[in-house]
Formats: sequence, structure tokens, C-alpha cells
Amino acid sequence: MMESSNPQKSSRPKASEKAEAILEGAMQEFMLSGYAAASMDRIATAAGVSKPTLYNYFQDKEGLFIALIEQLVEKRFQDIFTPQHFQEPIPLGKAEIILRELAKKIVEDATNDPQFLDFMRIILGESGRFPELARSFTRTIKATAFQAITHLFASCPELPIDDPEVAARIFLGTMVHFVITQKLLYGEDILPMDSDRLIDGLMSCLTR
Amino acid sequence: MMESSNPQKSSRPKASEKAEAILEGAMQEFMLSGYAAASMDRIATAAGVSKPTLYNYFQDKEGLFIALIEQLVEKRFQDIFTPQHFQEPIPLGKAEIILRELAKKIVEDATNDPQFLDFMRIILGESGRFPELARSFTRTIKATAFQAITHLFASCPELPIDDPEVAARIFLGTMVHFVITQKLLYGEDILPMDSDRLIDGLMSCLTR
DNA sequence: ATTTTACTGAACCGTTTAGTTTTGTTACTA
DNA sequence: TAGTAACAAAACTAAACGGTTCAGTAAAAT
Repeated sequence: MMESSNPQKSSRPKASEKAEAILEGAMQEFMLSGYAAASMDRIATAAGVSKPTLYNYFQDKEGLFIALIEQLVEKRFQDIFTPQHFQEPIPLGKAEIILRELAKKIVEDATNDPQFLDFMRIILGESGRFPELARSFTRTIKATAFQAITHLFASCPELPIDDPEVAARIFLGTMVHFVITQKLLYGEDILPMDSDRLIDGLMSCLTR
Repeated sequence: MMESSNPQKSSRPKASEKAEAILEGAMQEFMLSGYAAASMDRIATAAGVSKPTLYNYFQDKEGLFIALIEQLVEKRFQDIFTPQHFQEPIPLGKAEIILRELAKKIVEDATNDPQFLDFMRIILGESGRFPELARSFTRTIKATAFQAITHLFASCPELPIDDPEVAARIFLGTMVHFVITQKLLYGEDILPMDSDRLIDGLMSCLTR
């Protein structure tokens, strides 16, 4: 009977593949236009799917948007927190190195992955009209990052940190604000600042 | 002849008042709905002005939006930088007090003035589609804040700061990121943190 | 008293929107 | 081979959009 010997052509795609294609099209469109200006027709076209099919997989525009952002939050979460940066125990003397790598990674992510900037823009810009998505982002990504960095500061005797939670806030705040200012708000052209210089100053101010 | 004994009724409002009313209506609508979802009809209604009048004062939706944001950038600039926080020379021993007040002011502004949060959301969320507005914000507000704080760190011998520019980045980054996380992204409910505790830790980490 | 200016309110234009329905085609299945 | 389920393509609805036009009115200037 030879069912579907050729999986790439002429055989019906699986349902999950359709949903994935729709989410991919939605990502393109939502990231390019924002929520309000995004068009369901363009999403369907970008996904290579008809509009009724789109509405068969997702209830409406809002539902598709929420599904997309939730998926992106999870993906970002795994991108950031799967590496071995956050295993215990932290070898003695390694904490500062790990922190420096982490700081560098934040800047590099924002520099090399334009999708990441679009994602930040959407989360921040729509946080008023989609507070639950912002909360999901905060609970999942921000909270985990704070925990990991706090742990890093706390469980390392070589770093005489009075208040590890506050140190984590200073660390993440400095780096995230740097990325927002330089990349999201085009500060690179207006207020140039070498990221290594900032990281050096930040570390020398925290690890002491 | 008794011209216009009653200035509030029956006399034609000045042109500048109309423009102001339109900008006020535009602020309500743009802050509530964002750029794309804002409606020119609703702006005209909110401003108490007919649509042709609206288009008599502003070329189109984009022009009105740009005019509004530019005005808000200037207003915010004056709100923040008119006070006597940034006069020279800095009296000896006053630098740390000024910095603490400034940090407190950032948190209080974000807490008490919901317009400020809406403004941040618009600037960040539309920075991709209106890069010139983001640049204007960066040039006017961010750059001035960096300069002032850098000056504060630099010209005060009691603070042994190696790199005043970096210190300013750490200071502003920590406080702005705190506001973004706690207020814009609802971190207050998820990751509670007392602002005084953060400010204490930040100051003890910077002034040493 | 008359002209000029500024405005309103409503109708209107063409376009676009989210979302639905209808029709035809294609692949799988009994 | 007939039937079914899934799909694309297209047309469609009803509403909203940005922006314009127009007739009429009231205040200001001459």
C-alpha cells in the first residue's frame, strides 16, 4: 500500500506541522507590525495556510497572539537556562567567570539575534494591554534569572556579597538596561559605550 | 464695548488652545490604545474638536503622533532636569544624598504617575517603527541623565569612583530596570523587593 | 454691514480589518 | 471505487479605519 513514502511532498502535513507553520507566520507578522497592526490575512499567507485553516487552529487574533508569546517565552527560557551556567555547586573561583560570561551573553544575544529585540519590544509595548503575557514573562524568565544569579552570588564564599538578591538586581539591571538603551533605543549611535568596559566596572563594583 | 467679559464661553478659543486640546486628546487615545489601534475619530471626540479641525492642525495620524511624543519628551525632560539636583559645584558630602534622592524620585515617578509608565511603553514598543522618536528620547532624556550622574560621580572627591561613566550606567541601569521589572512588567506581585533596600545596596556598592 | 476666518457635523470615499461561508480539489480510507 | 475528511481559494459580511468634502454657522476683522 506504500503509505506516504515521500514525506516532504504530496503527502498531507501533520496537524502539528500546520500549527507550527501558523505560529511561524504569526511571529513574522506580529514582530514586524506589532499586535494591532498585524493582519490575519498576511499571517495566513506567510504561513502558507488558508484563513479558515488558521481559524481552525486558533480561536481568534488574540488567542493566536497569546499562544505565540507563551511559546516564545518558553523558547527563550530554554535558550537561556539550559546551559550549564547554573549548576551547583559553583567551583571556587568560577563565580566571577560565570558572571562575566553571562553578562557577555546578554549583550551578544541582543546584538546577534534581532528577533530578541522584537520580542522585547512586544513584551514591553503590549504589557499594558496584555498584562498576563507580561506576568508570564516575569514569572518565567525574569524570576528564574534573578534566582540563578542570586544563588551565584550567595553560595560563593569568595564573593563577600552583603545582599545577594540586591547584587543580582544590580547585575541584571545594569546589563539589561545597557541592552535596552544601546540596542532598543539606538544609544549606540548617541551614547557609545564599550560593553567590556561596563562589565569590568560592574564586576569590580560587585565582587569586593 | 465690553469685549469678552466671559473668557470661558462664547468667545473663540485661541488657535494654540485648540492644538493643545488636540494633543491632550491624542495623548489619552495613544496612551490607551497604542499607535496602530488609536482612532482619529476618538481623538477628535476626546479633544472636543471636529475631525476636519484636527486635520487642519496636524497633517495626519503619524504627524500628530510624532508631535505628541516630541512634546512629551520635552515635558519629561523639564520635569526631571529643572530641579536643583544638578548644579555645580556639588557640596562636599552631598553627592550621596543627591544620588539617593534621585533614585527615590525615579521610583516615585513610576509609582505615582501612571502616564509615565504609558509613555515608557509607547517609546519602547514603537521604537522599531518610529526609530527617530526613540533617538529623540535617548538624545534628550537618557543622554542628559547620564551626563548629570556622571558629573555627580566624577566631580566629588569623597567618592572614589574609578570610572564615573560606568558608575552612572550602573546607577541608572539598576533603578530603571527596577522600575521596568516591578511596574511595567508587574514584578511587584511576583518578585517583591523593597526599593529602599535596593537603593542602600546600590549606594554601598558604588560609593566605596 | 460685509467679508474673512475658523469651525462643526455629517456625509462620504476607498481601503482594510476580523472573521465566515461557499465551493472545489485532493488525499486518504473503507 | 465510492465516500469522507481536510484543505485551499475565493467571495463574502459588517464594521472600522484614515482622510476628505461640503454645507452651514458663528465669531472676528474690515
